[in-house]
Amino acid sequence: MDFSSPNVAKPMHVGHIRSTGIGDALQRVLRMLGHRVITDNHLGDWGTQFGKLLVGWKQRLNRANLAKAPMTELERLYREIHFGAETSATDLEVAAQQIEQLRLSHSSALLVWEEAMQLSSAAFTNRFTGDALKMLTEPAERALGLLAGSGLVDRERFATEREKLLADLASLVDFARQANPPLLEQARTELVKLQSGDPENLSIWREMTRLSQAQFDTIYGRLGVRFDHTLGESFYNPQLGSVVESLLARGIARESEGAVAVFSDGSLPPKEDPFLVNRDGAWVAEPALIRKSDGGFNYMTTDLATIEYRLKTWSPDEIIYVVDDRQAPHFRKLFLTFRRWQPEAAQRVQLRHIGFGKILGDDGKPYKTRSGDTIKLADLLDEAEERALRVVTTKRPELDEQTRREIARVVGIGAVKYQDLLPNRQSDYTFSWDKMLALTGNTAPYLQYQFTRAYKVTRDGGVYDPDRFAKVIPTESAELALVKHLLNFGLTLDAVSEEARPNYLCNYLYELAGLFSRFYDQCQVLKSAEPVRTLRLALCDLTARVLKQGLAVLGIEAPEVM
RNA sequence: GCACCGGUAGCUCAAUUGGAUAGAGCUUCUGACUUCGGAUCAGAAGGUUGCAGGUUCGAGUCCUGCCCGGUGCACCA
Repeated sequence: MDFSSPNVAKPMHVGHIRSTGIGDALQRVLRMLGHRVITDNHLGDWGTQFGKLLVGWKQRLNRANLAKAPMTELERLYREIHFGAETSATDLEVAAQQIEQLRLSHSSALLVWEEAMQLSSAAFTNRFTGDALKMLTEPAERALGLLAGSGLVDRERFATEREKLLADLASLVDFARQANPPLLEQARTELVKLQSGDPENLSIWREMTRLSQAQFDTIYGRLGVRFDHTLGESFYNPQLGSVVESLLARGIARESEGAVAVFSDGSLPPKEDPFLVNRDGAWVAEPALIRKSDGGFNYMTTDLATIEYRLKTWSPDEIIYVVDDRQAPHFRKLFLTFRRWQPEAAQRVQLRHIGFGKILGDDGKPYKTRSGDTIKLADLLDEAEERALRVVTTKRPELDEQTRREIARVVGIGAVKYQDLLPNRQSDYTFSWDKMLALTGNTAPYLQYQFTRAYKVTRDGGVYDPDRFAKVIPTESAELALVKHLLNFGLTLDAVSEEARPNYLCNYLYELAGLFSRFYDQCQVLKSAEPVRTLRLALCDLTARVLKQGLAVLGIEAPEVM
């Protein structure tokens, strides 16, 4: 199973919970059903981005920031060089002029506000696009955030913020304008040096990887996710040349416009052929590139080498990729190419892409902060625990702080994971703190609470005799409904594994919790006479165990006390 | 333009893959507590499953054509 796969030198963000959570839940279900599972975190630790990162590291690195928040600093370096490299010379001139005008203009707190708004206005949108625009608007948005957060309009402070912001922007734009050779060229050079084994670049790359791994360890620790292997893209680097040679030798790939590419073999009708795309009524080639015209390799090549390695090393019956739905065309090409390349090996393995949709904010657009930043996973988990702590404190003020914090950790992390697993994975879903932490409805806290109730009864009720339990026939409708549902646990797990849909299990558990709650409400357990007492105690025990185990295979803990 | 994924109650989502009267939560209204921990339970209200055809004993689910939304369409992953 291949899932999570974050990029080195970037903070893990909210999007990673999908691949990580769904992948981890599926591998746990498969293991529980008796499959032998190998998990492999295919880190993005070797790609074009390192060219820009190396330029940034060598020329713009702030050691103090790196020590404080390494991922933030690495991200900043990448964004700065990316901005400088991808913005045209004329646009850089325009940016420099506009910044200079802003510096000369009179500033009041109100004007700072207006100027900040202008920075993100349509005027800029027309001139700059994508990351380049963000590069300029983010500091402005941050200034805005400070203004809003201060409560008062502190004129002094914002004049200072403004100066600093404009100075930073001007310095960056100047740096980009004066770069010689241009930044894009520098980045390419650094990348080629890295890929050909330059000792200095390799050592910087190792340092960036090391810093990233520390971040990954922390986050995976909090999420309770472990991998059997972490073989990143760099691991396959030595094989890439021979992969391309082999594909060329077998006539599967050929040279095209200086690159090496795999084209359609015509075995599929055009509509189903991922190597063809229709442009204005004509089917034209949409090849898979395995070597760029500059000699570099891309992720298709790495992915082919990865399949080959996995088959050789582990002989799996199946390789499952839990990756964003947008990459579906890539995986179709990858699987088809591999089948043509190594037909005998391909017959012994099923290759599956398990896709999923996006996480949206309540504005219906991809979930971001108010200022448009991507949300860092670490921050998200912090906030989940804080919010859960507030709820726990309201409900259980008598518990000591350490206990409340531990409950909040389990509830908060569980809520985030559960919300992500609950919707059909293919559709997008809307992120909502209020909904995921709600105490009623289909949420982790509700399931966890029902577990604590069932568990409490078994603790108070003591051991029961399974033989006696087996001889009592349930009579109450609430008992019968609960018994019948308990029996479906195994069928549900089968359905989850067959369709790779953890939400089936979520719905099963929610139904179980509801049926238990009805039963608990309508049927006295401990005060009932035997043999009914044993029957009901056993039902509580079974419910608690299924809830706990069900949550566990979703990667969610069940606290004994809430 | 072409392909893929969606469109289900006012809102957010289910529907174990072709089975019986399409289910939950939120919201609104009405009930149940000297409780086995009420972070609970019961009831009411809310639907032409985007539209139009078709296949079938039976369609939210499969087929065809439209409409709307999202995504993707060689040298980023």
